[in-house]
Amino acid sequence: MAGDVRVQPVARQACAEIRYPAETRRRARTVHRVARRDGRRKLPTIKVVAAAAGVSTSTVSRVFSRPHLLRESTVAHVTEVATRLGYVPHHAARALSTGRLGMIAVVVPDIANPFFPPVIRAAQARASAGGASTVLGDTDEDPAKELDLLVKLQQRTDGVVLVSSRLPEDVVRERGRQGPLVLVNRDVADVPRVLVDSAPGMREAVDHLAALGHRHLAYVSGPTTSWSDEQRRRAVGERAAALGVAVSVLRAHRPDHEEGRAAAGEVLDAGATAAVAFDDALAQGVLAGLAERGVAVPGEVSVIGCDDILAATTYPPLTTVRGRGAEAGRLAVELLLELVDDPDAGRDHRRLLPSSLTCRATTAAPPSSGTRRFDPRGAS
Amino acid sequence: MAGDVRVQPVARQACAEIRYPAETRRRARTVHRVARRDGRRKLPTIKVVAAAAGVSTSTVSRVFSRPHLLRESTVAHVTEVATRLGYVPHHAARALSTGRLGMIAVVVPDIANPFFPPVIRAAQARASAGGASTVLGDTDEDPAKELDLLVKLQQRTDGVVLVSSRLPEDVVRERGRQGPLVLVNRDVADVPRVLVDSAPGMREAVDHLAALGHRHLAYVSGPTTSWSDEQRRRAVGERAAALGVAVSVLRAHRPDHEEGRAAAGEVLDAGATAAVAFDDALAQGVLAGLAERGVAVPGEVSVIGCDDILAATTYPPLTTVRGRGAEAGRLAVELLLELVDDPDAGRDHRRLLPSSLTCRATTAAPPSSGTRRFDPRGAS
DNA sequence: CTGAAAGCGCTAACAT
DNA sequence: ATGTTAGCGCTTTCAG
Repeated sequence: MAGDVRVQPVARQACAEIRYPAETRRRARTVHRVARRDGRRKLPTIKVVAAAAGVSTSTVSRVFSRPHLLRESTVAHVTEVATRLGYVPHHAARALSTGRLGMIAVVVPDIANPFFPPVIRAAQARASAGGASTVLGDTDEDPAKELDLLVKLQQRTDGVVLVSSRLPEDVVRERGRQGPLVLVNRDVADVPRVLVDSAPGMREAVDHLAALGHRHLAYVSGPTTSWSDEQRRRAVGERAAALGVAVSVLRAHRPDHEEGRAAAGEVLDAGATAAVAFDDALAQGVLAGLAERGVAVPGEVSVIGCDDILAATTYPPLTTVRGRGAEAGRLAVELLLELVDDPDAGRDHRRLLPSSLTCRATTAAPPSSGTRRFDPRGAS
Repeated sequence: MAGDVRVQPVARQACAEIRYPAETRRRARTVHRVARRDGRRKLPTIKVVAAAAGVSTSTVSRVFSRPHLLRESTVAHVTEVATRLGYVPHHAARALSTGRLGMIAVVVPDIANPFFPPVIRAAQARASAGGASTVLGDTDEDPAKELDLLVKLQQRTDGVVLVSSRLPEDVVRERGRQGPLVLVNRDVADVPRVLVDSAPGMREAVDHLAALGHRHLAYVSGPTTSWSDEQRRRAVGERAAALGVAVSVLRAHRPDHEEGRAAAGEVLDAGATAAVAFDDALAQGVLAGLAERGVAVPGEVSVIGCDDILAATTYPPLTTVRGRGAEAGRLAVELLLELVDDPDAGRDHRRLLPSSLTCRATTAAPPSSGTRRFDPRGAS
């Protein structure tokens, strides 16, 4: 099986110590190293609460973890005392005895990409409702960094939600075996995943364009390693073929404004009257590139984005495929929490969230042929 | 059992327990509660490494925390054995004995606001270099949520970086007393802080506009509770006054596209020939609002943003004040790490990062007076 | 330079 | 329903 991919550069990474700056200097002044621990205001422990409340430590413990096992009056009393003393459970201690860290991780390729904040936020909210906190990892679109981070986070958290992974399939699967892992927008068998299914929306987009009268459109691609890109490209291609509409597929690397801007020229060169972009950032770039060249949108060329992430912030407002990223984030965490609780559950869970087209102002009928495109230089 | 989405609304957030979904059900099937702990592949502990290497546990411990106290050969040997066994230090255990969690928090008002991702990312990178991981908090621009989060995170981490806090000054100060806290873009005495100083850039902006011939400009404000807004507004006001240029201050609440769009009309109504916005999102909104009204930028009205966060993604490319958010994030974490190590250090550290103007394509001389502006209503 | 042993604060059997 | 008692895995005096 692909199983033995065994990514083992974990070695030195393993001892990423808690080495704060001054700690190094400290080696010099050897003597009197009073435990720095007292620097922090010492919080009361379960023990002092127990004493103050006249009960045993286990009772206090139960008050905070399984109150339903106790008489109501006891709970009330202990809670009161605890509050008065300012007691708060110590997480590390709890983690050590339960084996549960109370923390999950969410890993994304690029936090600055506006598709991710909503999923992160929703994930966070759901995790917090489940009593877990969330650490965020940013891989900077770099697979090597992604793997490092993933390995590290799998050790330090109860589980991770991996969004839009750029890692090879077998590596992802292997990670899934190492600990609770839920994928978002990546479809790998045997790893639970939630996918925003852009295909329906993309098909609607093509239908919409065809209905408007477009006969030739361009698809502006995203990262090759992206599952979403493949899915979207295929949906556009298939539907267009079925409708007898021509498609030029344009390459683009990072899904950002810059690349989209560059792609605008190619859209024009290809002779397309409409562009469907992998995502909104790219679409926005295309819009800008078109504007630069004096091409009117949607008068001369129509543009459609995907994810509905900044649709309302372009001019004209972008027609786009709505992505439901937040929902995906929430669902992923929900699934992960179940998985943490029971590692054998949902191994092959696969949840699809269908998308749909949202029409705004960047699509219209193509210009009647002959005068179909404005040439900035011939304009005198 | 795959499909069904069961949202378990976790009643009282009161004692934020690690209560994962299934845990509640478990109460039913009382018997055979094998410790779920074995669900996770059990990692080797310091003890087994010690045994395998023929040394004591303390030696292994030292190898991973203060190798300089050991003979090199010992270190090498133990490291080798540890690696072979796949040993990784258990963080919770370490935290419990050292009192150090190895984790800091970064709290921002809105992760979807493009100003923050760079600061978060930089903070994360710096923290990770210092051996700490980072949890991210999003307050959703809500002071109450902010305080909750802050309190909670101060308990669970070694310290927090609080970015663009919307909390009252005394509350912030009090939090600063409760534990290591570093502010970004908020100036509260007695709490260490790093501020991106937008004043220089704002002054340059006014100079630039005045030099171009503008005599009346509008300042589109951000959140009232924002230190940055106050600072920017004042800088614009003072410089303009000194130059004899009129300023209309426009209110805006959330610094987002929508509000900016709405503000465009006000800019026009005020009779200004240039708008300086609190931030780029707002400026971009103004751009869109102007475009909607058929007003040419920069031909009829000039626009300047702040933070340089999406400057390259507008059309025309936005002239803006460069913010240095990433640097601020990095510095803040650096400071925090020092603070964690020595709580008495830098109590009143205050670091200013001067900004500067970046000219792009949204500024130009105002139209010659008389025909200076298009009036949407008077146009018939 | 290395080892032995005493916890860090909390939970979880097992007894009541 | 509550108390007792061992640890969870690691760090850290204190002795050699």
